[in-house]
Amino acid sequence: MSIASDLLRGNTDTIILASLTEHDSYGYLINKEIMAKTDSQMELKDATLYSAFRRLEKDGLVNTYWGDEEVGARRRYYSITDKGREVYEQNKAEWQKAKQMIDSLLA
Amino acid sequence: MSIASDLLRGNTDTIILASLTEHDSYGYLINKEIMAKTDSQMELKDATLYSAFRRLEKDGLVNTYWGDEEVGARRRYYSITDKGREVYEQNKAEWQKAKQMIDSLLA
DNA sequence: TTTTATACCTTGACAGGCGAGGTATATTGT
DNA sequence: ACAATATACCTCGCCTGTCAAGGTATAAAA
Repeated sequence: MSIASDLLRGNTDTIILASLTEHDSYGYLINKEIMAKTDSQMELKDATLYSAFRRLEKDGLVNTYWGDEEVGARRRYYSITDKGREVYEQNKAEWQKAKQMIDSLLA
Repeated sequence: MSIASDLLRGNTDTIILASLTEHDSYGYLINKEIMAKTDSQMELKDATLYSAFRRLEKDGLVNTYWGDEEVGARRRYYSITDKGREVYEQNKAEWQKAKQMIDSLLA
């Protein structure tokens, strides 16, 4: 990917949560949407994505269920929980703050 | 510190380089200046700072020399190299791009 | 004389990203 | 008919950056 992953780190969970506030989704789609929105300049690697899901699930920020596709590969869907929405808002706020501070330091 | 370190990650080297574009400096002072500029909301831990210095030195982005203090604790000064300035500018540009993309994903 | 501030340093644990590998189904190309 | 590509999931183990915890040494302040 063209953007250093260390610049993304700390935002991956938030980005996934952001996607889930729009609609329930599944790994493959979330990644496609991110690539579409960023002109393929940003991408979450499989392994990164799935380890994030484990984390989010463990922390109770998302729920998961299997889709009922009758054709094609099965999909594991995720939905955001109330706690997930809360954390999402907090993370966004923190990002705004961090962004400002970094900007002021790089000025 | 109040800002999650994962949000800082990927910017620490750039922040240090930014500091060094203003004037030669040393670890303790760089940290103090960062805290002053961010109202103590951001801080680089010793160990983080010094491991960053090692990295920057290894990559030829900074040079180092001992200060000639005759009183008080000795200081190891760092100065930014031409390559360091180059990388600094690149990093800043990358940060601008990453920032925009993350913002667009969290919108 | 003890604490605080200045100033440096190392070690080892930990967490997140991700390369490399794997499984399975459906479609498209030749 | 067969191969390749796209969809869709998963695990293991390495790598890197952060940082808690520990250490050294000097000077000023309480």
